[in-house]
This record gives sequence, C-alpha cells and structure tokens, in this order.
Amino acid sequence: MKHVKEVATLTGISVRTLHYYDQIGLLSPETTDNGYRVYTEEDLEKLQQILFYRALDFPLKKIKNIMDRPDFNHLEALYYQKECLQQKKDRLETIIHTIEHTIQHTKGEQPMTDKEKFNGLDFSNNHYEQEAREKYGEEAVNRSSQKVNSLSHKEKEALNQSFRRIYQKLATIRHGSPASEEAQKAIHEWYEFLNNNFGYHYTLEAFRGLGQMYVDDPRFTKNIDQYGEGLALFMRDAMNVYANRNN
Amino acid sequence: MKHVKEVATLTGISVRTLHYYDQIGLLSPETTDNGYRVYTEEDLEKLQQILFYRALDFPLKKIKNIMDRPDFNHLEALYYQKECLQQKKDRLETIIHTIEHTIQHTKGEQPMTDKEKFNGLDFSNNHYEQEAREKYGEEAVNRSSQKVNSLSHKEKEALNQSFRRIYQKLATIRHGSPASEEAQKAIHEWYEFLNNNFGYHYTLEAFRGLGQMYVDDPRFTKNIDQYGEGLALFMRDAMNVYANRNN
DNA sequence: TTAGACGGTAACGTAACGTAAGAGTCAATA
DNA sequence: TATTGACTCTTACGTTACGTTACCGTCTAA
Repeated sequence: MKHVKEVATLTGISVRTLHYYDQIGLLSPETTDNGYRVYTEEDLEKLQQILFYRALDFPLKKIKNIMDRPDFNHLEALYYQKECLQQKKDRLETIIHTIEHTIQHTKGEQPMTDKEKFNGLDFSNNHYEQEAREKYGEEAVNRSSQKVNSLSHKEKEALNQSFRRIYQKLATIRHGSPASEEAQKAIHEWYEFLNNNFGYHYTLEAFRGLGQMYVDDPRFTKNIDQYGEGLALFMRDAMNVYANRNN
Repeated sequence: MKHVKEVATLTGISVRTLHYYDQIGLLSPETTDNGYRVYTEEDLEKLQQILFYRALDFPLKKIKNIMDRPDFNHLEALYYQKECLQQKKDRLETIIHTIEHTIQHTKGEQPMTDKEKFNGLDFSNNHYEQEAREKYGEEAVNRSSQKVNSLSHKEKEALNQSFRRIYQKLATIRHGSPASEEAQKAIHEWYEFLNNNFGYHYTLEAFRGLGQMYVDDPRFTKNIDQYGEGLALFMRDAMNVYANRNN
C-alpha cells in the first residue's frame, strides 16, 4: 500500500500524472478515509502495463480500451508489448542507418535520393498499421487463429468454403448499394458467421471497426479485393450501415 | 523545388505539420507569387534534421534554438543524433529486458522487486541530460543567438570563420601543455572572442565552468572534438589555468 | 469552362500533462 | 500542545504539436 509520492519516485512519473490517470479512469486506486490514494501491488502491476504501452506511444484512451476488455490477459500483453518494442527498436535502427548514410552523403562519399533521406522517419506507416490492428481486434484475430488451428483438416476446409461463399456473394453485388436489402442480408450472414465460428462475439461497434480495418490495413484490403476489386470498401460501407441499423 | 504535398508524401509528415513549422519559424520556405510554399533541397535537408531531433523527442522550440545557433554544424549534429539514438535504443533494450523479467516473474519463475518492475521506464533520465545543458549555457546561448540573428549573412560568416580559426589553432597545439604560453595566448583570444561577440560577459569563473562543460556535456565534447580528438579536454584544462592565473 | 486536385489562412478542438493556488492531513519536534 | 514541514487533495488555467473543419483562391487537364 503506497501513497502517490512513493509511487511517483519509484516509477519516475509525476504525481500529476497519477492524478490524471485516476481522473480519466485509467488507474484508479482506492482511497482512505481522508481521501488519500493508496496503491496496491496490483495497481503497480497495472501501472507497469500502462507504462509499457506508453513506451510504444499508445494513446491513453487506447490503453484504457485494451485493459478494460474482459478478456485482457496480462501474459499475452507482455509478449505482445515485447514484440512491438522490438519493432520500435528496428525502426530506430533504420533511422540510425539513414543518419550514417547521410553522413557519408554529406562528406560527398555517397549519393542519396530524396526518399532515402527520410527512411525510417515516417511515423504514419508503422503507427497506423499497428494501431489499426490493435484497435480493431487483433486480439480477436489472434484468438480466432488459435481456435482455427485446433480444428481438423476437414473442418478447416468447411470453414474456408464458408468464407469463400460469403465473399463471393458479396463480390457479385458490390457494385450496388451497400444499404440494399440484398447487401444487408449478406452482411448479416457475415456477422453471424464470425460470431459463431471463432469463439468471440463481435459487438456492433467492433464489427464496424473491423470493416474500417478492411480499408485501413492494406494487407486486409489486398486479401479481400482478391474476390473483386473494391470489395473491401463495399464491405466496410455495408458493415457500417449494418451496425447503424441494428443499434 | 517542391510544393507542400510533395514534401509531405515524400517524408510521411502531414501538410498541416509543414504549415505549422512555417508558422513557428522552424522551417520557413520561400513562397512564389501566388503564396505557395516551395521547398528547396536545402529546406529538405533541414527538415531531415528536424525529424531526426523529433525522433529523439526534442520539443520543437529546442530544435529551433539548436538549429538557429550560428555555430550549428550539420555534420556535428548528425554524429550527435546518431549517438542519442543509440542511447534511446539501449533504453528500449532495457525495457525489453524488464518485460522478459516480468514474464518470468508472472510465471512464478523469478522474484522481482518493485524497483526492477520499472526499470527503463523512467523518462527523467533523458530529461536530466537536456536540463543540465540548459543550466549550463543555454541561457547564454539564447542571448547570443538573439544577437546573432540580427546580423547579416556576411557578418555571420565572419563569425563562423573566427570560430573555426580559433578551434583549429587550439587543435594544432592540443598535444602540448595547456599551461604553455602558446596555449594561454590562444585561450585568451577565445575568451576575448566570446566576450566581444555575444552580448554577454563571461566572468573568469563562468569561463572556467564553460570549459568544464565541454567535458561534462557529451554534446559539446563531440562538437569540439570534431576539430581534433581530445581538444575538449585540452580546452578545459587551458581555460582552467587561464582562470586561475588571471584571478 | 469546368471539375478536381492542390494551395492558402483562420480558427477551433484535442491529448497529456505542467503549473500554480488554496486548503486539509500527518508525524515529528520544540 | 503548538508548530513546522512534508505530504495530500481538488480546481483550474496554460502549453505543445498538431488534427480537423471551413471557406476560398489557383492550376491543369479534359
């Protein structure tokens, strides 16, 4: 049971920050009768998690979302964080290389294109990719892939067929309106399919987010558009409408 | 000669950011008759520098201060930035270790103290480094940079030449004794130069402190040793002797 | 000549705290 | 017992580095 100051000096963050985290409900310790905050071991653990995420430049809101989820798993998170930090380290390495290259270039020893001059400095790329994934259900995706891996070959085949069937149906109608009855029926099927087969229930908001990811994450876009160009966009719109209507 | 959008896509930063950097005077390109910003190769180079500093989480004001200095040297900066990025990488490494340790601990395989739980997460480290610098000489530097900014390009050039001349002279004799007549004469020139050109009078004690900073602050060390390895150390000793003798 | 891509400024919004200000609490000490 | 100093609280305004929106001018290709 530690008071704010103690926690602050232990962790190197400010008292104000602890207050703030309490205020936004990110880390709300119990209080004693006199109103003083007291942090348990568990709170410290949670704070550690928060700081790991913050080291990855996650916005606090997202941290809160992640940690508020009922299926949040401490150990999983640690592994995930470690991997992300490795990636961040790699990015720094890239920047360092760019600097070295620039030094050579400045000394006149090496040519350098404009593009090369900004290698690794692009924040948006890496950021969005990770954010989109985490925000919109990476955990669900991970979980689902685990589940899928435990199936037999036959069962996998059946699942794949269902996937294809739904995608193909959507592809055939993708030039129409995403709000049409036809489209909404197909999307409903999609929603049911996801909820029934991967041990995870998508809320309508998560479903909407998933659709957004199809457009945001180029990997998903590419994947989906194999069934028909523009399908990812169409699905996002249709899923959006679906989420609105059934709300 | 590139327009904003082109620069934005090239570097991965937003148009708004470029506007903002112009607004605060951090990166102000020329404009055409219709008011459009056009970025030269030189501007791109400067932007690259800015992004390197930003990768180190330097606040923009400080970046501006650094780059506005009359003795700002592109190459020196690159070396410095590289070193800092290495340090940042090391800090990430420390955090990764902490996570690994925590994983062991969570699995019950290892004990872990509270302090260990927050290893590497302390931001203040980086802070101190920068703060120290402010304490020593940034004030004087600020004052000087204001003065310097009011000079013409030619005058700035002359100033830079003087800088280089003195440094080079000291570099040639840096293997001798810092108390030699030759060394003391050069240091005297240095002392006069500083006092005459930056609207700020160094007391002998401040001058001695300045010398110490050359050794204490890796930034200055790096900067100075560019003219010859060990020059910073030599200058500190010589400045120390100078302060003692003229006291 | 008109649409669409791109340019500009102005102005308000946001995130994550920093920084007082004013007041209560607690433990040690005079 | 009174005081002091370190600590606590809440409230509230300030700051940085942009994002976002609105509204308008410019340029180029069809």
